[in-house]
Amino acid sequence: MATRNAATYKDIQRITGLSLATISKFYNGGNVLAANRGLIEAAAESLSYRVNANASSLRRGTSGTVGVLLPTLLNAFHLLVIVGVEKHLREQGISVLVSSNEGESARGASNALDVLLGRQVDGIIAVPAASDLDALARAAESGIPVVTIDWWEEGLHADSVSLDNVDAGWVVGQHIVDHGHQQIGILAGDQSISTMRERRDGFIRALTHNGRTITDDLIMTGPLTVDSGYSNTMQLLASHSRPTVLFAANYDLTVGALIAINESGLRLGADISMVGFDSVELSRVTRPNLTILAQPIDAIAEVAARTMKTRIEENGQPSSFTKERIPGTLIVGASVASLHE
Amino acid sequence: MATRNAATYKDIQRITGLSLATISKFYNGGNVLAANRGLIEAAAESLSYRVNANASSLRRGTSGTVGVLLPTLLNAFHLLVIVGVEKHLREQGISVLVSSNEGESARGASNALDVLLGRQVDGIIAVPAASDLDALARAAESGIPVVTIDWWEEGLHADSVSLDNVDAGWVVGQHIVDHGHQQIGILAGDQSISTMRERRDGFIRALTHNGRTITDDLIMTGPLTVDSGYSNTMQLLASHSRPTVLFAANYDLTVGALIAINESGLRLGADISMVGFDSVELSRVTRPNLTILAQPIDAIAEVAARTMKTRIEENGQPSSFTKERIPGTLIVGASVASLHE
DNA sequence: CTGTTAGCGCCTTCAT
DNA sequence: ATGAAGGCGCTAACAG
Repeated sequence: MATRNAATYKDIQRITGLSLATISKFYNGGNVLAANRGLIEAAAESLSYRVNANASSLRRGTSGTVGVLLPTLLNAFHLLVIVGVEKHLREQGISVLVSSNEGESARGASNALDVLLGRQVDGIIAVPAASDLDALARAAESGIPVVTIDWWEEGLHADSVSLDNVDAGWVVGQHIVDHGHQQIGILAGDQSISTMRERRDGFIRALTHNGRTITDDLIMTGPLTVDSGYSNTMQLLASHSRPTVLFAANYDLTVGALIAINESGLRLGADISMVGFDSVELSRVTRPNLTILAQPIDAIAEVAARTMKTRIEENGQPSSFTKERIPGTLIVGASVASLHE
Repeated sequence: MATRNAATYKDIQRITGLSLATISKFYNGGNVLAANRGLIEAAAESLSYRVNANASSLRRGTSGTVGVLLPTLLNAFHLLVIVGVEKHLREQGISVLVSSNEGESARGASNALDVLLGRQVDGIIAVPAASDLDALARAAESGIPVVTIDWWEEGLHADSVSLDNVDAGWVVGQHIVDHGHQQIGILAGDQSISTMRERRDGFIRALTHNGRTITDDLIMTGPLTVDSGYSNTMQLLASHSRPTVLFAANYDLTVGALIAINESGLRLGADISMVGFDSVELSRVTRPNLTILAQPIDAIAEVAARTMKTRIEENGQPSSFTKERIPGTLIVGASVASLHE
């Protein structure tokens, strides 16, 4: 059997004798006689008919599609959020088109964002990627709703939803202080990203609030990669003022730190204490269990989806943008030794 | 500024004075005078024009879009493959629409697959999900190309690409035998999934080939979840004929097994040996490093993308389907004790 | 409640 | 090399 051409209203019309308008009304919630509804349903069933969303989009001028812009460097957290967003949007009848910039040649005429816009997405959900910022800003200013997940950028015409990073940093700092640590290090990551600045700020604020100080040589920065986390940790461990505990403020940094600790032959929660980020699974697999700050993945996804839906329905340039901050959860393992008594 | 309506050929026509046909040719590789090319480019630039992919799809009858069908239970491996597929397809000018069945009410008129088909995807890439099988089979038979990743189903009109599971099982079995183990257990997972049957078969074949036997009570089956891996492992550890080594044949089972081992206070690679699956990061984070069978994620993604592209271009019911099997890699840590001497 | 009509933006003959 | 015209499948007035 050759590739069968999809059925159209015309085919249903041929079978039922009804007009195209009536059939359209049937599919769009208009008033149609019960008898005719039955006819259409039967015809559609026999043809395995499905409304052509492209044609519908063209006519309506809106596609019922949202684009997700992925960064080059992504981790499991981002992917889970995307899946969550898709789930919540699908419940609203909105589909998700995914596009990343990975392997993009800078010269390539069409970047990921252009692809999405060309497909007439009704909105864009963007995950961190500094390189997309300019194009994203232009799109946002032209009136298409943009929601950023996990980051925000001053001046960008977009809503953002993410973990309450300042609070998360604070909670971790407090936890560490409560265990009596004095020499405290942090893998703070890339400080050009709002997310990482906020986590660091909350953390340091908790320390100073409790009378602790943290010297600059114990605040390690660098890219958000496993390698960077590894080398930062190695450096801290070899440091003259070696900390008794360290906080890895991102998933990749956490993995890197754990590897460094393992390779150094140090016992987690005994020779060196640590708090990690993001990976619930990791925290249960290490010995002893790693204490981590876990993100509310589904809540973030849900809020992002809802925000996007609202913006699409408003259909006008909003006067202000929201910054939703959702609290995280400290999952306490046994990787932070108590130095009391 | 209100939501600006996107520019169209008409706008370019107004500026350049050229006909719609010429403009279309410009965008579709036809012959256009250099002077006119310049005019169009300038106009497009000033309007930030982008071809409306929906209108184009409608007219052409092909959308340049591939749908990805996600299962309810997914893990990091699946997501990484999807991202890889997107990357390779984008290089071919094909976009990726994602749809999952998570949170789907069975009564819901439109399942994930219908959504994709309604959007006129040119093909479907499906990741395991027994529940979609019927609908998928119907779609495949109606002529739309289907490529399954990580699994295959007898009789389904689809190509498949995945790890060489039999070989993977064999390699792990051989590794274990080489270390002198006699009492060997396996978390074989859901045996209704081809993937898991193949891994088990290859594994057992390696054992018997080397004169080992494995009794049924050491072959644990169950759903592909962390919980199942955990309870299976607990059961094995409590067993009368407790194995000296176990093989977790999937990512989630691996995580579950590690947690069970940790909670039991056993030392990995000393009190109990183990080989896991999939997670390169996990393997580096455990103490000692976990020996795992790693999948060639990018190769799988690339082959899947290429296969899909080929099928779309063929545009006809193929007479036979391919089963691509890509070899994995055993990453050797120190979680398998040597029982020799 | 149903039908007629006129496009949405683009591509594709067919002329010129 | 360019232009004129028709239509992809659907929806939104507007009549009836």
